[in-house]
Amino acid sequence: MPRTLATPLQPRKTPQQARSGATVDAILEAAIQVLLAEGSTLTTTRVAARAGVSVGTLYQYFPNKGSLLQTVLQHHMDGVADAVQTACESMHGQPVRRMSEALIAAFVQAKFRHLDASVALYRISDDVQGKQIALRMHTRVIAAIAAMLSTASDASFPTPELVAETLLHAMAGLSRGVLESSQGLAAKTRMQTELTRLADAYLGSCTAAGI
Amino acid sequence: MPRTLATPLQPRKTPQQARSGATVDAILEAAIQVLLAEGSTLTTTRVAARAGVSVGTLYQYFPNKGSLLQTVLQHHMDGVADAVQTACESMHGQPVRRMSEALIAAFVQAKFRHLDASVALYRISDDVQGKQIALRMHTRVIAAIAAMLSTASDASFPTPELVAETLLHAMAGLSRGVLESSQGLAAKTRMQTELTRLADAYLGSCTAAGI
DNA sequence: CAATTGGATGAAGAAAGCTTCAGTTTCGGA
DNA sequence: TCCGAAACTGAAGCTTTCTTCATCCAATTG
Repeated sequence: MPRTLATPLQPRKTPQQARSGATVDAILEAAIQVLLAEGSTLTTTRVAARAGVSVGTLYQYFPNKGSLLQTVLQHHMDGVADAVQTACESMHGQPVRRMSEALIAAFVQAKFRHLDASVALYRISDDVQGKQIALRMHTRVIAAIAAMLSTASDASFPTPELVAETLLHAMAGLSRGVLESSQGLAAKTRMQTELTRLADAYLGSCTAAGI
Repeated sequence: MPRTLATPLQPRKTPQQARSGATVDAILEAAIQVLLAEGSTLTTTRVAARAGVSVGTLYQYFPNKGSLLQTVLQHHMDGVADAVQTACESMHGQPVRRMSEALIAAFVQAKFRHLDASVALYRISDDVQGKQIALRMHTRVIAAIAAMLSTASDASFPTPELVAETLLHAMAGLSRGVLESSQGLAAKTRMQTELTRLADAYLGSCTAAGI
């Protein structure tokens, strides 16, 4: 059994009856919980047990451990990307300040929803596939942010993608920082305040410099 | 053998003769190279082979795999912290703009020195110890940045730790972003430019707001 | 109410990696 | 040169975990 997680595959079997759909959901949910509880030491057996099914069932829907983890990662990423995209779209045409505020709120909230799980996921997904999934998500989020910035009522950004990318990574860095220092809610709030200041200052500077 | 890496221990044996010191160095160097080449799938046997010694020798100096990885991580962190600290100390009493420029240059250079290895290390160190090592380094770097900021000739920061923490995590986020997108040198340069803009804008805003 | 298909089980097989230790080699001082 | 200590070797043991498959249970259909 290679330690390198195998190439990803579609679920081995597509759910046909209602109960199997529920089973797949239970497995994915269980995977997150085990990840939260045990970090990257999770085993397929333990995930199955937590889901209330047997290992065999797990392997009926996921050809291997890697595929399971990739699916979980993908779901998480989709959640964050959806939240950010929605927030961005709702802010088209607004002034920059309101944009940054909404963007940060959406991002932080989405990230902190399953933050510890997300970190464990990042750590696990060190095969190429995990990187690709993260990258696709980044691309999507950057596009959403850039599109929003382009419609700002009180500023214009010649290179909105560059600005969006910088913002995204700054948000990600600060979020991760708070998580890894594993401090409390106060740290999160303080971070969000500083992040807002940071974003406003940066966007203002970009406008002034014509970036 | 538990998949959870054991609690860290000092090297099992302290080098007494010259050759064993060289052996330890070779093992640590080999660990980095294997990490670069294979990511977290590294095995103790492969590390030993690359170092040109046998596994038994490795286990004479590191009680287990986790201890080896922790040592490597610690060395990397020390390198980054040293670089940043030196840069900060050399900028005491300077204007803020020069400070941020020097800080960013030092950080980016140190991080990119063994960047891919550092990412692999982050991923591996998911036991508590790894978090602690990273945290100690963060604390040290934040203190150095805060101390520097306090001496700025053209601004004053009532809460320099908060500002330093924000800066550090922003730098870390942007650096990581560039790495994970695995683009070329151009991306790194662009990032550094934007990071400088970001830092200057943020520090200016902090000064204005009295943060 | 069969029959057929989908779904679930879990013990056993197989593979991989960490770690040990009994034996060998090298070093450094007397 | 000789001897004790330090350093090194690497095959084998042990544990862990992934994955399979023969078998059983449940549901849907005609």
